[in-house]
Amino acid sequence: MARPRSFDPDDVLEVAREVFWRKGYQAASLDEITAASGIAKPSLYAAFGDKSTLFLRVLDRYHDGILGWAERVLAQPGPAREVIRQWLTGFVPYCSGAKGLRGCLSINSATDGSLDQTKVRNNIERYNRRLEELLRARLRADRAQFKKGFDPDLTAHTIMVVHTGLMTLAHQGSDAKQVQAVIDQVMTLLA
Amino acid sequence: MARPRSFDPDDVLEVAREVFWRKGYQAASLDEITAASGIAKPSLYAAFGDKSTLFLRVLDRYHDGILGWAERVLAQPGPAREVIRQWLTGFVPYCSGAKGLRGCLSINSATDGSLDQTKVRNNIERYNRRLEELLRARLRADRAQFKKGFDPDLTAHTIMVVHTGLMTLAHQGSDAKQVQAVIDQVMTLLA
DNA sequence: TTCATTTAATACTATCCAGTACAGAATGAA
DNA sequence: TTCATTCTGTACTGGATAGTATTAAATGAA
Repeated sequence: MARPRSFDPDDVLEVAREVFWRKGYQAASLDEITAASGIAKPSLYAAFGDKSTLFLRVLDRYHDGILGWAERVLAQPGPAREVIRQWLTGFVPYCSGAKGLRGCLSINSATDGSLDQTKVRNNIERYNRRLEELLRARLRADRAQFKKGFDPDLTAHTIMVVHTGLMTLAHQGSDAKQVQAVIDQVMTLLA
Repeated sequence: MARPRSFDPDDVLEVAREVFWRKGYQAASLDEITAASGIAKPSLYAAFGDKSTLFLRVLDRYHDGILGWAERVLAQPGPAREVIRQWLTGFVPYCSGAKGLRGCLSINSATDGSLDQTKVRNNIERYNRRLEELLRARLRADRAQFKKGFDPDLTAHTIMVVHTGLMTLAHQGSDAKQVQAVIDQVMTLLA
């Protein structure tokens, strides 16, 4: 009963994610996003609202993707150390070499001073909390496998710190083997 | 023989650093910097050139400050582990609580996609290289104190990763005690 | 076919901001 | 005092860009 949409919103969100990721929130222009996605600005506004709302949608999708994958990997059977090593190792292609240069969309947004907006900050904080919670739960579950005095909560946080550091330093172009070596060294803390 | 400058360039660089740090390169407007420093735009341009040149000056000063302090701390006598722990601990006030919310100017700039400019990237890379080199040299010097198989180069890099992670996560407001606990746990790798 | 409704495309507005032209003020030298 | 020189302040220009008004097009229902 009305004119149908001529584009797939998911496609546009994917294009938008690439532009936001590459340029950052500020420097990403809506003109660039509309040009790359092939739709016109009024369509973009009708479908997603203004720039910051669009960005929140993109960021949500990004977070959901990573969290979903983390849940799957960390739910696998086996020693916590090996499962977590596998999870961290999965990031190596994304935090080394040419592909790593763009870093992590979430971290890039968190360090962007222009994004003081409460919604973005809350979004990122919740994402980090959830990720850390997954690690903590896995470490607690396997507590018996570790030395006396092992602190699963602290260790989960340390892993988050290392993960964040790796994704941040990726901007300057990291070597995959070195990244893997750091992961392996940190995994020795899980003993 | 000519009209003298009515402002101290160092004061202006300090004001500019605050604005760049708080807002990010893009979002920091020269109008804000001139307003906060009390000088007019033509004076700013005459003294420092355009926005990106000014930013490079600010970034250089920032890096020099941190490197100078790292050199002093790491040159102290004593076991490498304790000296490095002291160095990392020195960052705690800057990566926790309200003061930590702004993160690290260098990291914030590195994750800003709009700053693909070669000069900024080179600047940051050199800073990171120098910092890591200081750690590596100290660990190599104390090599004898560590277990067989200890890898000073890898460990220096791991410490850089942890340092970067802590300064990045500071944006979401970290607890000083937890930061200290992470540092202490990571220092157990130096054995 | 006709109409109500939603989408699409063009073109516009308003705003913000980096960078500058220009005129006036402050200094030391002659 | 006079002049050359450098700095300062106001006010401007040009360009980029977020967001929108308006008109045309596409659809299903009556």
